[in-house]
Amino acid sequence: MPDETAAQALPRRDNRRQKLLDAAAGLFRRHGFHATSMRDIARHTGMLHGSMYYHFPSKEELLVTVYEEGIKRIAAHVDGAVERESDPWRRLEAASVAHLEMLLDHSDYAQVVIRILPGDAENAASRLIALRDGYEDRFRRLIDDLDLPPGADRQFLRLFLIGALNWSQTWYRRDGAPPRVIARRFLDFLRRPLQGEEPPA
Amino acid sequence: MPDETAAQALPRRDNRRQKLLDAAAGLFRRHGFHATSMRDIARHTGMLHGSMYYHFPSKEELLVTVYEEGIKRIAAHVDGAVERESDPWRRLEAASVAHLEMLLDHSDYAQVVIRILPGDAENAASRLIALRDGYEDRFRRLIDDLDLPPGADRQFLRLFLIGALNWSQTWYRRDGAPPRVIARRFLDFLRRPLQGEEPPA
Amino acid sequence: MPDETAAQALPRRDNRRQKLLDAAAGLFRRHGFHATSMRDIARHTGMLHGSMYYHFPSKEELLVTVYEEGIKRIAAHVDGAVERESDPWRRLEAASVAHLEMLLDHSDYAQVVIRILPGDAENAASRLIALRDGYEDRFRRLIDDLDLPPGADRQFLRLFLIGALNWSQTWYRRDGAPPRVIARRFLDFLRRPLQGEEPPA
Amino acid sequence: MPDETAAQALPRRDNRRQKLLDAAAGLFRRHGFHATSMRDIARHTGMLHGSMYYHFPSKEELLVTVYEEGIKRIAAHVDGAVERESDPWRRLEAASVAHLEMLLDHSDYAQVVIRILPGDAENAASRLIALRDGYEDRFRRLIDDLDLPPGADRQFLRLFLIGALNWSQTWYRRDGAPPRVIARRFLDFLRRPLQGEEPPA
DNA sequence: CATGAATGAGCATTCATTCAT
DNA sequence: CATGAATGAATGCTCATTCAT
Repeated sequence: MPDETAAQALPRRDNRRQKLLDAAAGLFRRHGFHATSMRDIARHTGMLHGSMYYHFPSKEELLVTVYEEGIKRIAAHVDGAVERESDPWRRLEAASVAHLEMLLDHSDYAQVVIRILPGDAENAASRLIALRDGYEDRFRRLIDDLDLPPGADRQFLRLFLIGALNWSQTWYRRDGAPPRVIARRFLDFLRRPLQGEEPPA
Repeated sequence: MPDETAAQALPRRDNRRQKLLDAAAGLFRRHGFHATSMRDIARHTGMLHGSMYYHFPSKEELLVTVYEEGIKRIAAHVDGAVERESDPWRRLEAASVAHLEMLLDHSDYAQVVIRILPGDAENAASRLIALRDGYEDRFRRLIDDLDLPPGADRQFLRLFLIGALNWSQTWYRRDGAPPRVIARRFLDFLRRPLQGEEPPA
Repeated sequence: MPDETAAQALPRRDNRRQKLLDAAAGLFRRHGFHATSMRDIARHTGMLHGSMYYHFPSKEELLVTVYEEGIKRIAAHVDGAVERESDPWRRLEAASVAHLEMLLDHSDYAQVVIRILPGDAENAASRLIALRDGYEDRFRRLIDDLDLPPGADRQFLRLFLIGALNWSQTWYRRDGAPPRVIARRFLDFLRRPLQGEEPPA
Repeated sequence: MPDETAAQALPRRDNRRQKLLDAAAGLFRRHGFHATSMRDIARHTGMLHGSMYYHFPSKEELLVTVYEEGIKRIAAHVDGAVERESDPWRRLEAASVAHLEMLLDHSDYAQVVIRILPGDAENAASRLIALRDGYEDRFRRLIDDLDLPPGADRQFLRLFLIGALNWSQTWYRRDGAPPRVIARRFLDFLRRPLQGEEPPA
C-alpha cells in the first residue's frame, strides 16, 4: 500500500490526523467498519482513544474522511492514466487498469471505498453514495465516448464493467495475475466477439 | 422475499428453528453480520435471546446455517433453470438469470451468501468459502461447455460474468430493470461484438 | 478413583442416579462447585440436563448428596482401618492413613468433602458443616484415647493434624510420596521430639 | 480487616483502583472467585461495571493483582516479625504467628491467597502458584535453620506446619483462641514430645 | 491538544431451572 | 422417567463517546 503515510513535512497536528486516517483506512479495509473499533484505530496510531475525538467527532465521520481520501486518490490515478491516451477504447482501458491497481494493490483508502457499503454508516450513507457516484461518472463519460453499434446500452455496459472490476477484490490474490492483466482481459471480452455472427433470439 | 417462512406443516420445533433462520437471513442481508445482534434476531422471532442458543450454539453457526440454506436454494433454482435448456449459451444465460433472480429479488438467504464476506465470521470463514466455491463450480462447467474461439480465457470469463452479476446487488433497484433483463444484457455484451473487427493491439 | 460407578446390579433408575452422582463428584472435585454447571454434569452422564431434575431438585441438593456419600465412604474406610489396630497411637495412625488415602487417591466423593467449602452452597451450608463435624468426631475420640502428657491440648492437636492432612490436597502429586507415607511422617512429627529437652520459654 | 482502604493521600486515580482492589479482595475472600461477579465488585466500589475495565483488563487479572498484594502484605508482616528474633525456633514461631494473624484477622488480601485455588483462574494459575511458592520459600529457609535430629524430614515438616496453619482458615472463629495462641500451640506440638521415648515400629 | 477516567448501553453467551408432552 | 424446548436473569466484556484536567 505504497501511498499511505505520505505526509511528513506537515505540522504535527496534521501528522497525527494523517496517522489516524492511515490506521483507520487499513483496519476498515481489512476488517470492515463494524469489526473495527475506535480503540483498534487508536492503538495502531499510538494514541489514546479518547484523543481521537479531537480530530474526528465520530467513527462515521472518520469513515467519511477516509472515503473522501480514497475517492480523491483513485480519481487522481485514473484521471492521470486516462489523460495519457486519446483513443476512446484505450482511454477506457487505461481507466480500468488504474482503477484496478488502486483497488487491489495500491491503496487502503481506495479499497475502503469498495469494501465498505455505504449502509454500514447509517448517518453518512447518502454522502458516501454521492462520493461513489461522483467518481463513477468518469466511467459514464468514457463509455459515452466509445463508438458503439446503435442500440448498445451504455448504462449497462458501465454497470457490467465496473461491477466485474470491483468484485475482483473478492477473489484477487497477490500471487495471481496483476491488476493490469485482469483489467485488460476483462476489456477484451467486451471488445472481441466471443460468439459468431448470429445474435441470440 | 417470497420464499421465506414457507414451512408450516412442520413439527413445532422445526418451525421455531425456521423462524430463527428466516429472521437471521433477513437481518444479515439488510445490516450485515456485525451490525446484526442476536437480540435483534430473537426480537424478530418473538423469542427470548437466551432461547436461541438451544437451536444454534453461536452466532457464527447461525450464519453458517443461513449460508448453507442460501447456497442450497440458489443452486436449486439455477440447476432447475439450466436443465430446461440445451444450447450452451442459453444454459449459461438461464443460469445467470436464475442466479440474479435469487440474488436480487427472491431470497434473503441467497443474498446473504453474496453480501456477507466469509472473513466476517472468523471461525467459520473456511467453511463459507468452501460453500461458495462449490456453488460457483456450476458456472465453471457451463463456461467449459461454451464453444469459444481458441485462446479464450475461460477462467477470466467466469470471473468477469459472476463479478458483474454479484455486484449488481449494490446498485439494483426494485423499480428498474428486472433481474432477467439485467442478466440477458450482460450476456449480450459477451456474445455480441461491441467493437468493429480489428482486435486491440 | 477406584470406587466410582460401583453399582451395576441396581434397578435402572438407581443406575442413572448413580452415574449422575459419579459425574458430579468428579466435576465438583476437579473444578469446584461454581465452575461446574448442571450441563457439564449431564453431558458427562449422557443425559439431557433437563432430566437431572427428576433425580435431584437442585444443584445444591446434588452437592449435598455427593457430600453425604463422600462422608459415608471416607468414614467407612477410616473405621475399617481403625478397627484393625488396638494401640491408640496406631489407631490414630491408621485413621490418618485411611483419611489421606481417600482424600488423595481413592475417591472423588471424599475429595469433594474437603475441596468444596460449605459456604459455596448457601442454602445447604449448615447441613454440609454438620456432616463434616460428624465425621471429624472420630478423630476427637481417637485423640481422647491417646496417652498424652498432662496439659496437652487435645482439641488443638486434632485441628493441627486434620488441618495438615486436609491441606495436603493442595500440594499432593501422584508421583511423590504416597498417602500412607505422608500420614506416617506427619504423625511422627507429633510422636518424636524434634527439639532437645528444654521447653520454649 | 484493619489494613484495607488505607490509602487516602494518593492521587485520585490510584484511589479508585485501590477501592476496586479492596472490594475485590473482600468479595473474593468471602465468596470465592467464581461466586463473585464483576458487577458485585463494581457495586461495592460505587462504580459502573464497565468502568472497571479501564483499571483491570479482566477478572483474572484483578485476582492476580489482589493475590500479589496479598503476598506482598503477608510477606512484609512475616519478614518484619522474623527479623526481631534470632533463635531459629523463635524465628519460625514469629513467622507462624505473623502468617496466621494475616490469614485470620488482618487482611482480606492475604486471605484470598489461601482461599482461592490457583486453578480457579485458569489462565493465571501458573502465576498464582509462582507467587505462593515464592512466599513459602521463607518457611523453607526458616526450617533449614532449625537444629533438628539427623534424618528429620524438613520438607514434610514445612508441609505439615503450613498446612495446619492454612487450614485454620476453615475453622477459625473470631471469638475463640487468637491467631497468636493458635500458632504457638501448633509449634509446641512440634517442639515438645507427645510420646515417650520409643519410636514407632 | 491530549490524557486519564468514566459512562451507560450493548454484546454474545451461559446459567439453573421449569414444564408440557 | 425422560426429553425437547424455553425462560429470564446473570455473566464477563467491549463499545462509542464524553469531559474535567
